[in-house]
Amino acid sequence: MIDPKLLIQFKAEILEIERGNIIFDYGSKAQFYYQIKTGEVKMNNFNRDGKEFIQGIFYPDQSFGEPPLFADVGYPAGAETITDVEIFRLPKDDFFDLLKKHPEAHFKISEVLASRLYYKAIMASEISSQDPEHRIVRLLDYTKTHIHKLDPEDVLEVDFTRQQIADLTGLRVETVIRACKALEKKGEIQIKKRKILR
Amino acid sequence: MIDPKLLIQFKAEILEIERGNIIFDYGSKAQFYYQIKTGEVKMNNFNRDGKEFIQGIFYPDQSFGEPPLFADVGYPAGAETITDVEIFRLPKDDFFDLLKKHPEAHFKISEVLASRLYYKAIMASEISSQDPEHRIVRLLDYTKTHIHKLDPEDVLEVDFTRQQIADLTGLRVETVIRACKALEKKGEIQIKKRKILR
DNA sequence: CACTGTTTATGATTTGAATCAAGTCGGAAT
DNA sequence: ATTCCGACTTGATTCAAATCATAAACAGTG
Repeated sequence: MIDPKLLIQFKAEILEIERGNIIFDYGSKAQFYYQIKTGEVKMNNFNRDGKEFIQGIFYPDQSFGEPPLFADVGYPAGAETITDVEIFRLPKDDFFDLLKKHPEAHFKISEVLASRLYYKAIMASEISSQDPEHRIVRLLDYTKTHIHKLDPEDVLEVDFTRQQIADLTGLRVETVIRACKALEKKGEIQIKKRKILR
Repeated sequence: MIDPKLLIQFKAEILEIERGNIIFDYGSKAQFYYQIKTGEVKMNNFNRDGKEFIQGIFYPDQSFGEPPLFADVGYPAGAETITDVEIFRLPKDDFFDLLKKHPEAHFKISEVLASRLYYKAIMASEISSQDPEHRIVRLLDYTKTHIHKLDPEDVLEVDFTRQQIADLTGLRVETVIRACKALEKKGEIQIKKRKILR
């Protein structure tokens, strides 16, 4: 997260986009740095038979879609708003200008990339080789500690739908539902009024 | 990749390690920046029943295990040498010192993190939702263009074993072997003397 | 060359998540 | 209150990859 004042100082504009719109497409070239002011955004892929895979869900103050600004590649996934949003958008050149003049912002960005990589590494290993229940628990635990910054003794009220959990873990809704039931029985999670608590 | 001269100037030492040794363990705290001089290193996880998942294989001039230096997390995977290696090792503080005094090196590191994230994003989406053949092709194509920097018309001689392909894609050896046979039949790859060409 | 260990190969069987089909539930809108 | 729609649920069935078992091909070594 880069200080909004700094963003504005470097000529960032604020976009207002309604729920369900595309911000950029899979494969396209990165031209802007994006940071969320309000609302939520997801980055996703669709495979040939239309199944969605969610790379990540992003919340206020988080940036997204930075990697292709640094590496010479197209976006590995598209970005779509999941609520109405306000987003800071800073052209690539101005962004690099900012990083050069404010090294501490660059270190902050490195931290963001690093922790994203950490999440991806965990999920890759889980998705590839663990059973559904374990995948889900890992996703929830990651969300709890790294997104919501809660302590282990706190209780997280998961705000993902079953479908989103499925798309984040590469499972199917029915499997997620059945796995969650099993996890509840084992006492790993609680389900109150269909809401998952962990 | 950071210029070795610069590394040495900032007091990096060179480690010589034999094949099959551990460089750091899963979950441990990052204290050094590592960059390969000669040899190969892999980062991997093991799940409860001993199945290995390879997060990545790293070659000369590549660095590895940087994310936990930036984000406050333990290593998401362990690192192990797969050949005899010589490795530059720079203490964390000196590494940050270097980045501060040489912003261009910092941009280079950002590029590395970014392209690694790109690879992870691709593989995550593949692993979660595509068939074995597709996963393998994607892995080979990524390796071809991004690791070996070959053009599409060039032919890559894959130097992974079937087992390594399995561990990188989250499949099992037998499945990889059968999928490769099928891919050969379809003309997607060639197999000459058990070596895969793509 | 014979011996050893690793990698590749192939067939038979099992298994668990995906798929298919048909619901229910709950909240928002009319 | 009734309709409507998205989210959640449950059971039966299928199917592809994992598993198990076994062996051939090859690379390296004394």
